[in-house]
Amino acid sequence: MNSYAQLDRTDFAILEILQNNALLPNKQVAAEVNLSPSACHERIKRLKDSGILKSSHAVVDPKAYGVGFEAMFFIQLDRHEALLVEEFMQEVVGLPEVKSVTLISGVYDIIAHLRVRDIDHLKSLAFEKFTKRAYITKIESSIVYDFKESRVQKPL
Amino acid sequence: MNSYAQLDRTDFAILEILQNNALLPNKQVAAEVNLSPSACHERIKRLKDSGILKSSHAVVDPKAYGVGFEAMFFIQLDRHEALLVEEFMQEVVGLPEVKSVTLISGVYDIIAHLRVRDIDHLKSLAFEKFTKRAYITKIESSIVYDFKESRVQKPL
DNA sequence: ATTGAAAGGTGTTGGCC
DNA sequence: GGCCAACACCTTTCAAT
Repeated sequence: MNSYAQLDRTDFAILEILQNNALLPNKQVAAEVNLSPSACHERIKRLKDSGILKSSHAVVDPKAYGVGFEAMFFIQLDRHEALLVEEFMQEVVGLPEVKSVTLISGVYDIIAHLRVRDIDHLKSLAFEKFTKRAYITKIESSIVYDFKESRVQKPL
Repeated sequence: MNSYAQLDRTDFAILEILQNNALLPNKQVAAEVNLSPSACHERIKRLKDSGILKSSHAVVDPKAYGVGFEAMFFIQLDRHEALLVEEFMQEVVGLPEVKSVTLISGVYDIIAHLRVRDIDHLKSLAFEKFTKRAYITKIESSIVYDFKESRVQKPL
């Protein structure tokens, strides 16, 4: 199943194309990697079946949802129980304002990347939905001025 | 063009479906929102033309690229010239190891989310590709233990 | 594993409601 | 705006190599 080592250049080329544009017709993908449509289709199917190609998602302009700006919470916990942390992260990532949650080593334990309407919204998020939890010691907030994301992975 | 206010429930339903699965056939999307395939097709076209529906991307398992773990760099700059910062971010997000770069307010100026093979890889990234720059004062590194991302936006 | 063709399904357009 | 129907295109499968 997970034969990552056996990927050749054509596989990586296909992966790169689909990361850039998941909607590109198989026929065109095949043309770009110099393969017949059916051979390309076979490869894509294998990549999906082996779990390497996980899923495809459309990207929507946050403004359509009334997002005014993005922010980050740097959160410190007073306990590091695995179960508690896992539960907290799952709950938080389910909030409509949360774009991502990251559990890290260091001074801060968790970074939450947020999308909010305005400052009042950010304030109520911090004080009503986050700080209320007993095991959260401290939250520092930062405004996100710019965020650039690479949706295409390249060989390291 | 950018008539965000005019989106109705059906539009939001379509957006949610496509954020969850960009590859769902138009026919099935139409069925889920109780529309004929052509009417649904029209709406999706409008959403694309107005820039609300931006693009679609396949997600690939990082392990396929030999990624061992993820890390974060918290970077402090000694100057905050707009041009310098913009240039740095663009350059950095082009590196194969960089998943995202965030420019924020606060103690740290930039957070870089990284994917690396191993510790040696992380070390060489820090000391050879990042610290070498004159305007970078300090880098703190954190290991990412867990990262949860919401790829579907919901109404705030 | 790739090819080429055949069959079935889907996207897309235009006319009508 | 939405629906229906027709056409064109694409996906998907299979035998053969």
